[in-house]
Amino acid sequence: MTAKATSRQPAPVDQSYLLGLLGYNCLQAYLKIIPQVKKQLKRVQLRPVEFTVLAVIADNPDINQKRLGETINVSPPNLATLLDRMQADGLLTRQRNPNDKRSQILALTLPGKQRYEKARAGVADLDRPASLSPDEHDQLIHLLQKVFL
Amino acid sequence: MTAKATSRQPAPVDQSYLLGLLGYNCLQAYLKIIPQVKKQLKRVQLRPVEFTVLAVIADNPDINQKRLGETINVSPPNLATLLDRMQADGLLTRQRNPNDKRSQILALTLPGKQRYEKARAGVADLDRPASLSPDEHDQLIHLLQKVFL
DNA sequence: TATTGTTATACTCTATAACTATA
DNA sequence: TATAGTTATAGAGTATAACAATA
Repeated sequence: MTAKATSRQPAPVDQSYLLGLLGYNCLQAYLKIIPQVKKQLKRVQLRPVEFTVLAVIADNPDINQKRLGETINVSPPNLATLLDRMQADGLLTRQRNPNDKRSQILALTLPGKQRYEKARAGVADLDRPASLSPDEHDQLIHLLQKVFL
Repeated sequence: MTAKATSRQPAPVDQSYLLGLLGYNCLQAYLKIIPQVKKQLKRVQLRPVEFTVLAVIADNPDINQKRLGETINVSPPNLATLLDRMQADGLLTRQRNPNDKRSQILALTLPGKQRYEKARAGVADLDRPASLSPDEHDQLIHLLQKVFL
């Protein structure tokens, strides 16, 4: 269901070397999946990284910026400006930890929670490629997590 | 071998929802792998996308820009400037196809081939996480390719 | 002194529109 | 009219250094 329908397919591109590299495969799979996710999230005015932030705060009330940033791989400077924007957008609050006034405690506002729930509904089962059986999907995720967890 | 050695681990961050999303897993695995690859490639003055370009041209002599860009997921405008740079760097040549003067035929120069071989040596078996057995590594790549091929 | 977070800034990467030349 | 590639440009993402406040 790709180039098959066109008149005459040229010799396929030889990617044999690259296809043996795990990093290349991870990136290409990600690039295949992400456009649809982006499109759905755009409907609720969220970018992927913002959705990720909402998800982590939703499941980890009162998490601080350091742990959030480490978890989702966003550096402190970039996280600061990202959270500035999301806070201005009314999605979350930041308050200093009384026990350690250096750290900021993050929490979702009601609109933040609502936007997150709406986003989740749109994303649900969206990144399940039809080419994978449920078992393969689970197995793939399991193996990926052995890489980065 | 992560936070285990530190004095006292805080409750781990709950990522249960995100960890069920295939796209998130692909990205995090990629982010885990890519820094070492980047570091190795930097030694031969290449960025990942440049290494990818060299690899595709090396295995597909006389490929044109359209097919290269489709294969590695780089848009025509971005590919044009990327190839400008690589050509100026002496890594490859572009010549118009006599049979269709719109398209550019790409080829590696000798320095391009040499740089590519050097890069390959540095990258070899670099993106094989110790946490995966050889079988798991192969299985993971197989499943990823079911997603994007 | 070390840690948390911020500001400023530069650099890279990606996306879009308008264009040239060839077909 | 359609296609291959280019140019220009804007936007998003990422990286680095210097800083303030707190511990």
